[in-house]
Amino acid sequence: MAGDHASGARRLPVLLLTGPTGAGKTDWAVRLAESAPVEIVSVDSALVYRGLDIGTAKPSAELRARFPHHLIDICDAAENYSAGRFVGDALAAIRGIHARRRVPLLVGGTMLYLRSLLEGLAALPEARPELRRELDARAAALGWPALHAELARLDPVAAARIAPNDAQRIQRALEVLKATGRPISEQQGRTPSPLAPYSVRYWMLSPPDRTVLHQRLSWRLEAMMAAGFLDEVRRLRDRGDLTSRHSSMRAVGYRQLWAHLEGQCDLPEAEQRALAATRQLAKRQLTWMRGETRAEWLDPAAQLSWNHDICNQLRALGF
RNA sequence: GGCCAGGUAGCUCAGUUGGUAGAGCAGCGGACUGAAAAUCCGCGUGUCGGUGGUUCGAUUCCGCCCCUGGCCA
Repeated sequence: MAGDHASGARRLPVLLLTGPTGAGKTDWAVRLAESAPVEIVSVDSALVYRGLDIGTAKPSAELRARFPHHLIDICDAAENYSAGRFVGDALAAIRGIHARRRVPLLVGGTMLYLRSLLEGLAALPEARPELRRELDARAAALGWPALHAELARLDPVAAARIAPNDAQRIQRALEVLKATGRPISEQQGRTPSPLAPYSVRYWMLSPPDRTVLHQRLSWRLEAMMAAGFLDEVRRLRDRGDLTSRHSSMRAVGYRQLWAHLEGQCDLPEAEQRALAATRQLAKRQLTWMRGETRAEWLDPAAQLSWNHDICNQLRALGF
């Protein structure tokens, strides 16, 4: 990062750390925060929701009191947070941290959010609940393949890259078409990187062996259950305004325990499904990461030397 | 001990009137532009309990053995 100059001024550093769920990102970030002037910015679509604590492995209040974390507990569980909001919120957090003469450390595994920050998002409208309701109703009657066929007439380019059963993307494409009168495929070109003004360092952390990760995920779920995960979900359900369709309640673990509370399966079954869903999440995150050329893989055994390197480099930059 | 029902993929099971087998889930690979911890696409990974027999050929038919349930003793 040293030596990066833009019109004579040194570009401010932004650090990114990602990895599959359960890889130990939070621990690495907090340890760095102990010895370097960094502030942590969460890149996580589930940590944004208040009341989702145990099942999201949210850093404790105590930890957050000692080390400032951003973009955690910023949203009610009945709201739907989004990639678009994330980009705006993350950039605001980054500017605030720099203004305090500190260094932003973005940590998390929501790869769409990270990519949106690195590559930018097209200027598309945000979700329109009334349009989505209308499309849901039509899909219930006709099936998504019929709506896909309709999309193929109106926006053949988008339809060609969306599968006939991919409800979410078909819905989004039709929503954007209705909202703007123009095909989504026309509006999704390359966008400038919101991080272009900064000097970015990007790392990925993962156990080298998938079975090691699976073992950790299994232990972690057991610990969550022992810590009262089921009661947490019951409390959220008892609010009365949340449903299994809210994105907060579709989060890994919450969805499966919710189904159990609805009587759809017994608790051991729900736990088993929750664990499988967690493994599948980690697998999808790793698929993103394998294709990422801008980041360096970290050696999980080299935490101390990474920590020292970053401290030294930041010191050299005057932090 | 006797009788009955089973033993097929990691799990739950289907199937082959004899030509070495297939679903769901799990797993693995991939896609991914305001729901992304979401949504979707692709891939069957196997001494068909063991052993002997009949047969050109047995996972399938027959004998014996082992294992798991259930019933009777």
